Order: sequence, then C-alpha cells, then structure tokens
Amino acid sequence: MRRMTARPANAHQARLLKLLRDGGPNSRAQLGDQVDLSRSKLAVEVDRLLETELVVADGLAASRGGRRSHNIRLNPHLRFLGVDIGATSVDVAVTNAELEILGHINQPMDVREGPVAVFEQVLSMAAKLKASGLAEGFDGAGIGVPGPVRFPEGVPVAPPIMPGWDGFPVREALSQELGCPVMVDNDVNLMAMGEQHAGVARTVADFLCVKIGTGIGCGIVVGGEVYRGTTGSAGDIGHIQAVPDGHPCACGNRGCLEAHFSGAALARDALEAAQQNRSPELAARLENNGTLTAVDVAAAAAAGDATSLDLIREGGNRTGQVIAGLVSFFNPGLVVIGGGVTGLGHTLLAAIRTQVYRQSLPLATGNLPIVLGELGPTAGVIGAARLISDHLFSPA
Amino acid sequence: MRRMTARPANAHQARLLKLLRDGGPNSRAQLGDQVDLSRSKLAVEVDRLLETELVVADGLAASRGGRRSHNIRLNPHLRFLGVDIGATSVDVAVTNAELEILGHINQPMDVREGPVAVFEQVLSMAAKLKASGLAEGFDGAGIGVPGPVRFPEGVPVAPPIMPGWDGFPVREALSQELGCPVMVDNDVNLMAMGEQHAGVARTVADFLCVKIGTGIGCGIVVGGEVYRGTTGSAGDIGHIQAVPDGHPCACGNRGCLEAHFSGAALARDALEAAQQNRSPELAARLENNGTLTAVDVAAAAAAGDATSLDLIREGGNRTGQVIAGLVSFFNPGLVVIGGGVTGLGHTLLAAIRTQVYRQSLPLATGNLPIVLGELGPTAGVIGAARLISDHLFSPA
DNA sequence: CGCCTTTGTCCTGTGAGTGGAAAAAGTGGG
DNA sequence: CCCACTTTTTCCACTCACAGGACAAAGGCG
Repeated sequence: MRRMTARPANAHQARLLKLLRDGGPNSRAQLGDQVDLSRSKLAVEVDRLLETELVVADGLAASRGGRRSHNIRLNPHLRFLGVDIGATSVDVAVTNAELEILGHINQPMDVREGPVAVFEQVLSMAAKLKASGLAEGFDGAGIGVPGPVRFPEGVPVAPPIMPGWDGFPVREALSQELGCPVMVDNDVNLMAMGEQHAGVARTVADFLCVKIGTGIGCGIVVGGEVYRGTTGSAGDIGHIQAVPDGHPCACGNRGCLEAHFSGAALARDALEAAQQNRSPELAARLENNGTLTAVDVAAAAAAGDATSLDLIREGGNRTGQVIAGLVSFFNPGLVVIGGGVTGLGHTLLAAIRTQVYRQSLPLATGNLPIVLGELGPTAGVIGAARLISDHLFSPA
Repeated sequence: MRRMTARPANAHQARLLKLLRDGGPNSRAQLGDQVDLSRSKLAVEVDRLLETELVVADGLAASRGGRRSHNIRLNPHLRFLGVDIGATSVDVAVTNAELEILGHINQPMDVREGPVAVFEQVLSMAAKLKASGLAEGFDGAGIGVPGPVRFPEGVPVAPPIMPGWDGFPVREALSQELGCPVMVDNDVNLMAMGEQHAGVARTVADFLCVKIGTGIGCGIVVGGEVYRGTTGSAGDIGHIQAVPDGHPCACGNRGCLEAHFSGAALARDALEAAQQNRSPELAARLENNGTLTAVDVAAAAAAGDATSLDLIREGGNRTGQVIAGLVSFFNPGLVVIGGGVTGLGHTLLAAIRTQVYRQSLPLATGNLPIVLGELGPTAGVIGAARLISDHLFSPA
C-alpha cells in the first residue's frame, strides 16, 4: 500500500482527526456533538478528509432513535512506529492510527554502543514487525531516548548516559531510513504522554510522571502539554541532591538521587548486601545468575527478604523526599510512578507516599493521588506513537 | 470622568490593546507591522476601539519618509490600581493604562489583623492617591496576597500566614468597594508578572521568580504565562525541606527552607547572635532599636560585620540548594531573586549562584542567568496592574 | 402503514477579511 | 516653487468561510 502523506489542511480537520484517534470510530453526528461546527461545515471537512484517505467510511452506526448514520474512522491501514530506547533495552511497537498496539517487541541492548549500532537493531526489529504482517510500511515514527533532546531538531544534547549520541541527528537519520516523518523526545516525556493518552492521567491537565529505571527522570505536563524546559532538560531530577554528602555520582557531585536510588544503584546495593551476607535470598540469586538487578531485588522482596525490603523502603524514602519538594513547587493534580522498578510495587509506592504526604503542605497533597503507571512497558511506545500522531494530525 | 467599561470585542482588538499597553503610543502603520492584518481590517478595528474610547487619537507620529501618520494611544484617563499585600506591609499604586506608576504608597501593616482591617487601610490608601489628583476613579484593580489563591474566584485558600483570610471573598469584596473589576493572585506571581512586564524577564518565556521576604515563594512562568498549579499553591517552596532534621517550622515539619532562611528566620538568628555577643554590630543595633530585622542584618553586613555576612551566606547556600533542585527540574531560562531581602544584595546572590552552578547539571545551568529583580518594591504593584489589564484587555 | 426522530445534503444569505486602486499627505531635489 | 517619489489612509469590489434553514433520506415505533 502507498503510505499516507496527507496532513490536515486546517485546525478543524486536525481536531477531527484527534477526536477519531482518541475516541475511535464515530458518526458524523457524534463528531458534530463534540466540535461546535455547523453540520454543513462538518460535512465538508469530513468529505475532504475522506478524499485524503486519512479517514474512511466504516459502515453504519447504531441508531440513536432515527436514521442510522454512517461511521467514520481513521484509515485502518495507517501505521505508526513507537520506539522507546532505554539504557539497557529497546522497545519497538506498531500501532494503528488509534494508537492501539498491534505488535510489540522488547530486546536487551546497551545505549552506550552508540547510535549506529542501536539504530541497526531498531530497524531490524521494525523489519521483523513488518515481516509478521502487521504493517507494510510506517506513516510516522516516534522515538524516545534516555536523555535530554533539543526537541525541535530531534537531536540529543549532552546525554550523560549516552556517550556518542551527543548531537547525532536522530530525527534526520531515522526519517531517512524509515522513509516517514519522525519525532524524537526524551523517554520520560513519552511515558508521560503514554499515561496521558491511555493510562492513569487521562483526565488530568497538570501532572508529574516519575520514571525510575536505570536512571531517574520526571515528565512534566502543564495544561495537557509536555513541558520540556529551555534547553530540553526539564525533568532531569536524577541529579537533585537527596542526601547531603551522600554517595558519589557519575555527574561529579555527591548525594544525587540517582546515586542513591535507581535501577543501577539498587543493583549495586543488592550486590553489596549479597556479598556481605546480609541477605541469603540475594546471595542465592547472585550465585545463580552471576549478577544482580532490580528484578532480583523485587523478587527477593516479594519472597519476604528483609534486606531487599529495606533497600526498597530506603530508596522510596529518598525518592519521596525529592518528589515532596517537587509537589510543593509544582502542585500537580497527579503523580505517576513508572519505569523498570514498578516491579517493586506497593512497598515502593507506600514509602514514596509517606514521605510526600508528610513533607508537603496539605493544600498541595490534599487531593493528590500518587499512583503507579497503568501501562507498564507499553507507556513509552504508546507515548511515542502519540507524539508522532500529534505532529501528523496538526495542520502542516 | 465616567469610568471605562468597554472591553475588546474580539481577539484582534485585544491584541491591539496589549500592543499599545506594552509599546506605548503607536501609529496605525506601526501597529500594522506587528499584527498581520490587512490595512483595511486594521483600520476597522482601530475605529471601533476609538468609538469605545478605550484608545484615543494622539497627534501625528514622526514621518517615516512619507505621509505622517496619526498616533493612537490608550486612553490617558484610564487608571489601574495595583495592591500588593505583604506579610508586614502594603503597597498601593496607581498606574495609567500603559502600566506606568503614577503614584505609589507603602505602609507597614500586619496581615494577621485580618481582611477587614487590611482592606480598610488599602481603601484609605487608594483614597489618598485619588485625593492627590492622580485618579478620579479606577478602571480595574489587581491585588496580591501573601498566600495561595483559588485564582478563578479570587479567594485565598488555607493561607498559613494569613489566619482569618481563608475563604474570604477578596475579589468580590474589593470589587464592590472600588466599583471596578478586580483580580486576585498570589503576591509572588504578581512579582513575576511585574518583572516580566517591565523588569529583567521581558524576553524570557520560562523563568522562576524567587521572592524572599517574610516567607519564601516562587513564581513560575511557563511559556509566558504564570503557572498556578492544580489548587493554586504552585511555587510554595518555603516548606521544601532544606535541612534534614533542621529547625522546627510553623508548618509542623522540621528543616523547611523558610525556617532556615527568610526575613523572619534571619531576624531570629540575628537576635540570637546579638544576645550571644557574637556580633557587636548587631548588638549595638538591638540596643538602639529594641528589635532586629533583615534590614539590620543587611546594614551590618554592609558595614563588614562577619556574623551577618555568615548568616547571609549560610542562608544563600540553603536557598541555592533548593533552587538548584528546582533548576534541574524546571530548566528555566532565567532565575530572578527578589523580595525584601534583596537588600542583602550581592553576598546573597553570590551564595545562591555558587550552589546552583555547582549542584545542577551544565546543560541546565550553562546559559542560566541568576539575577536580582530590577523593580524592587514596585514589581508587585506593576504585576498587579498587569494582571487586571490582561483581564480587561481580553475579549469579554 | 403513518408519524416521529435523526441524519445527511443542498442552497442561499451574511459577514469577515483580502488586496488593489486611488486619494491624501508628506519628503527632498532641481 | 514644482515635481517625482514614499508612505499612510481610505474606499471598494471580490472571495471565502460558515451558519442555518429547507428538504430529502432512512430508520424506529405504535
């Protein structure tokens, strides 16, 4: 199939496309209820969208008491590629225009191998998804990288954990390879967009999305829009000082949150505990696997290992302390916790909640839910698809 | 004179009014250069504005090489009232429609006397400004209060340092008394708007404005707009923990920034230093005045008093530490320091800068100016005038 | 089968806005 | 002082988007 290249010609069409994306198939009449346009105008715009083949007719809708209306839906052949590059693994997924995941692959990988090697892998994963018949091509791709991005250009800037990526024209290169429009963003921002689109943050205008993986970052949503800061590094909370004169951090300071709690820090602490024989559970796992990761700590904690539980609680406290400060400052309507360590589950969440509710003022915490992300590993790829669809469903 | 009641009829008129407010008198042609409207359309809208008397003709403009154009300006009889209620004093000022201060009064006062007493004083100050011939009446008033505000209703919510104000219908009441539209906001937000309108932040879209007075607060500007948070308490950074297990704070926690550095904390520490004879300079001032305030510390520091300098440096360090966290999180393009303690001047600023530049990552601090506010005590009232003018110069 | 409701199409009127032409009001040089 | 050139302002005709009503189509329901 020929790939779609059309874009909405005006704000009305853009609005309609987003309604169809977020609400699925809809009749003209239902659309009319949502957009405050005259029926004639609406009909004209829908007809034009049909001409572009961005939307197609889709049979009859259920009757609402009178004549049945014809349904309209986004072209079911549209395909978006969502790519979420983490520090230690890549997620690649195909979605339809409604951002439903049709196929999803996850593979371990190390970003430090550099952009060329990583893209090779991403492209082969995309090819595998194509080969399985899910897509004949892609109409757009969103891609998340674990570091700050100069958003308009789609280029990573000074990413601490991604040596070799600084200034690499990710957007440009991938657009070339895939032959479709590409948008690049920080992985944390994409997670926030994912949870906003299909997860717990659907109805909240201002919220924070804290991702605890190999590092720690925070997506900031203001008025429904991701806020990226002046240089694209907003939300980089991993290097906020959590412990005065604490552990040394790769950034050169001491006591950074990330140095005290993150996937990497947790693995390090777990290893130490195992070697010092403070936790038989962890020691056994070390014996078995040769290494320890956050997953081992989660499993050990689930098995009741006291040391692991302590590690999680301690980390949750630190994180909660930092989040408490952010809550006072930002006064969000919701805080979402996500990322690799969500496996730590309720123990972690309880520790965070305790700190936040204790340290922030009641006015800010009074009605503040602090919850785990709903989408798990799919948040990033859904957010990536959302990113590119927002772009493509805007007037050119 | 009859007060103006007209409002712009559409977005174009609103745009024009704001251009005239921010750029002063302008010719039709100059306006045309800025608004991307056809000459005919522009002429129509200007004529309508002239009819409403919101703008008036104002003689001929300088020639730009051809026919001289007629100048247009906002009605010079328009008057806004800017009120900035602090914890210990009130500022009231009259501005014209271009937000230039025509008269400004400051009087000591204690917010804790409650809204009724404070308003009595504000109204008498406003009356005094009227009596001096600066205004015959007010076309709008902006008012800042030192605590969180439910913005749409203009009502303080759970203000910690303003007992008796919780839920008091400030907007409603003042509007009644003054007979003009009123908008209410947090004093820190108004300071941010003031610096944005006429101060150091004129060209920056995203910035923080930290006000250190009796308490500590932070105005947050995102994309040129003040961000107020879900419940209106955004920027309430005084109760972020700055020192683990530090001084007890009125809020019930320990180690809050405000408990370690603020006008009140500084006065307390100075008193202690004087009584313990650690500072002859401060002791002498205590002897003279019977009390000590931040002003005394500033004066003593200026005179070279080592203890006072230490207090300021210590406080600046604490504040800088918190700001460093906010900078990492928010990645602003500018940080403005203002409020009562700006008298502490460069010593304070240097301490803050040191902490921020040391603790935040280079990407966020690389091009980040940290400066003192330019407007001093007028920032609040200018911001207040700006608030109400933004409201009145928007389509009804 | 007839009446009612809802949906979709058509058509015309209106008002906003554009862009060109021309008039008005300057400047500056010969 | 006159003339060529510029800029500003007004005027006017034309376009275009859009609303909203009339009407046809299609279905539900008694």
